[in-house]
Amino acid sequence: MIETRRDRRIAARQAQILDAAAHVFSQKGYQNATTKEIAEVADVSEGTLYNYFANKRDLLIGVARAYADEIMADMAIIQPEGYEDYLAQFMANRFRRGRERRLFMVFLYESRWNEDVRRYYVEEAMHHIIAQTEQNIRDLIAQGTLRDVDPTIAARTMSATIMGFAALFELGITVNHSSPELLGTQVTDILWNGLRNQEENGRES
Amino acid sequence: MIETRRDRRIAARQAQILDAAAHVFSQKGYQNATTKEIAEVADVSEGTLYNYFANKRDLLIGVARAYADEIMADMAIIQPEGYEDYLAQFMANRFRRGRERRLFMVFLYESRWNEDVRRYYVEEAMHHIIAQTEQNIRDLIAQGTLRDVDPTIAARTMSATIMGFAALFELGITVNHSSPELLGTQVTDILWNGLRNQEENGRES
Amino acid sequence: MIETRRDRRIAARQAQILDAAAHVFSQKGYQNATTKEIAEVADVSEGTLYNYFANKRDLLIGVARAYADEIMADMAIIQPEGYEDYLAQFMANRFRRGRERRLFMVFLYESRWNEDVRRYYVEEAMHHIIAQTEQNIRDLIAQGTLRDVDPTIAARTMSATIMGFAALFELGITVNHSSPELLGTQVTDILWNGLRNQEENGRES
Amino acid sequence: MIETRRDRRIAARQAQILDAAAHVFSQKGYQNATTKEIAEVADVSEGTLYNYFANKRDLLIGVARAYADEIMADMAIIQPEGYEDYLAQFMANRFRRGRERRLFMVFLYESRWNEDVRRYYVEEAMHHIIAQTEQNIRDLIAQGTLRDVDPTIAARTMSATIMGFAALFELGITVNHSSPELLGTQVTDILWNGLRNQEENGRES
DNA sequence: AATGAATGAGACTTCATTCAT
DNA sequence: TATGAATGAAGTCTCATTCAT
Repeated sequence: MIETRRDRRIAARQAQILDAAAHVFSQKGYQNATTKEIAEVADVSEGTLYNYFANKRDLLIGVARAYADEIMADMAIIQPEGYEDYLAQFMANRFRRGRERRLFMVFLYESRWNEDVRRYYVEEAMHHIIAQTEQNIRDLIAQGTLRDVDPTIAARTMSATIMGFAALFELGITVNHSSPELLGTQVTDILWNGLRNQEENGRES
Repeated sequence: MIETRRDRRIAARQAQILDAAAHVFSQKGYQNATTKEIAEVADVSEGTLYNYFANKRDLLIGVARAYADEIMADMAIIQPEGYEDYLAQFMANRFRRGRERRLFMVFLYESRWNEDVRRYYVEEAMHHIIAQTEQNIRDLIAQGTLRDVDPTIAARTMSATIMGFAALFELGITVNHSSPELLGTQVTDILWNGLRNQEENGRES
Repeated sequence: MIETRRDRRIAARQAQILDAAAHVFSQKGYQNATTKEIAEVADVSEGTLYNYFANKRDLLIGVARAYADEIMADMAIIQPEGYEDYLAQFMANRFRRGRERRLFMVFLYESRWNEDVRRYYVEEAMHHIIAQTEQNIRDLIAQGTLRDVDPTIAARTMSATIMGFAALFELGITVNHSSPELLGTQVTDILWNGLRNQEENGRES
Repeated sequence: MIETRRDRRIAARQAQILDAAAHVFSQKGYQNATTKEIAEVADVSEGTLYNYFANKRDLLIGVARAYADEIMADMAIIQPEGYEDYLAQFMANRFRRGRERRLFMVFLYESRWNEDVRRYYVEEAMHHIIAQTEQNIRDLIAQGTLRDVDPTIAARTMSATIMGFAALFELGITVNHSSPELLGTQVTDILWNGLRNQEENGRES
């Protein structure tokens, strides 16, 4: 309690550096980003960077962690009307974030060479989401909402589609007229339609 | 014509270097790959590299070009029974290649910072495929096979799904029991089912 | 006089810092020691270090000075029975201190690059001891106890032997079964025997 | 055989760099020496240094190795008349080298923090010499030439004396009028006299 | 008087590219 | 044409020292 003000200053400085790092990484990627540039964007000296993070890699991990937390937080807020709506909103979130930050592919790529990014981003966030999706699909199949597909493959197909769109966005391959929300709805429509049980219920999602 | 033999030798040497580069890039990524290692794998000196390619970036472009050609060639060979089968075979191809070479994400990533990779890989190969897919979907909608979805979005959804699976594979998130062929069939089943006109034809895919 | 208490506090703080510095220097050497670590061991902030010492070099000088004083104080306390015993006790002191602190070589080494260490440690302490030794030898030769060797060389030989043992100790080359006292006696035996006048007196040490 | 000329060039370049490193280390010590300065003295670029040595530490090891080899080579050449003469010549060698190169204390000191220097310099060279000296002393005691002292301590005393003189020289504490040869003879005289069996043989050494 | 975050100079090291052989 | 040693720019990181609080 006594240290609150200083604690706040430290936290603020950390955030300021992480923001700068996220910005530079999203523009240049990890390898092309220089600590010099990150320091400049954060408006601190290069030395200060190393008072808050052990090394450049740690900066990437910090950004990845924040990014993963953001995904989780986004998911927690969703208040869906049924699972189809949940999917649409989740996609809309991802598409919106992708447009804002363009960091997805940096993590995806670096996680191949960087074990910590892999741990914090891929394993914690992605595995978690895929596993959850798979369980949801199992449940929906059991209750007859979805048809009898392989839940493992279905869950991965959904994740793959979302990841693929993120990649397309970062490549500048956008769907010009579509808002994240509309796109989320339309992509969900295709996937959901591909999965739901047609025999039992007319189209109602 | 007089130079045919010499040309062949040059082409062979180029291919030998490109193979080495593809190998090293797929293992290490572009930035972590060194010209030294590429030269060693190609069994030539570093100097020789620069007799055949202007610089390291040119090596990447060369590999990207070859990779894009490979995709096109794979596509040309497919002899499908209907479009759904075409899709399944195309996916199986991509999945199989992804397992073999793990170069997909290197191009995807580097194309964000490297304009030439972007041109040769993203624009030439991917745009071409997406445009073709979009046209096919338009046709299939017109003839009543597919329901009335937005062809732009449908085409991007398909591409996104395939790219997403490629990314998942490179991350080591695999579907253990599935061969590329089986996986292609199952993913196609979901997407095709999501797109086809349900009113006209009973479930048959 | 009015400031006595304050002076004492300052002196105590100085001593506390010097102790920490001596400890860290003896573990890491001068260059590898960081002001950060010294401050931590002294349980003060880095800033405080600089309120008591102008810079890192000054810390080393302070430690060297204290070390030189320690040698002098050790010498003053000795109550020998004859010069041979004086030698044995002096050696025992040096050997014991060497085991305790392992600072000898740090000063010896740094004095080559650091003029102040040189002045306080080498010139003040070592020159003084060598000069005194030389004078003692002259006297002992004059009175017939020692044979007619070159006093300059004899004095340097003694000093060299003691320094050499200090170095051996810091390298971990020890004489396992020997206490400092026993070792002092035995080494003195060799040197004294090498110097004393054999003709005049039978072996009596 | 075919590569002889190139091999020679490489060896020459290595020697040139090692010479430069030895020079700078002897002037500045290891830590204060910069790769920049070594490169300048060697008249190559800093990058070239790293074509021949993995890192700065490797340069030190290289120099230490060469230095240890030099000691051994010096020893092998000696053609003594009796062990006392051997000692005198060995000392003269060490004293002469010390004056030339002033590297002794650099190795001695760095070996405390650098395991490889320790291995190549201290363990290989010094342990070897001490062990050999100890054995010689045992033999000389057995044959009655030396009196019945502890061979372990006697051997260490000799080594310590030589090391101590090396240190004194590097500190600038010299015996002005003495050549290495004369000094070797005189120091040997003291030590030998301190060790030899007085009863059996009159003073003759 | 004490603190410790900020600084920035400068160290070591890597590696794409060149060029004499 | 092939070689690979040499280059040097540029990057990451350390740490003694300062100074606002």
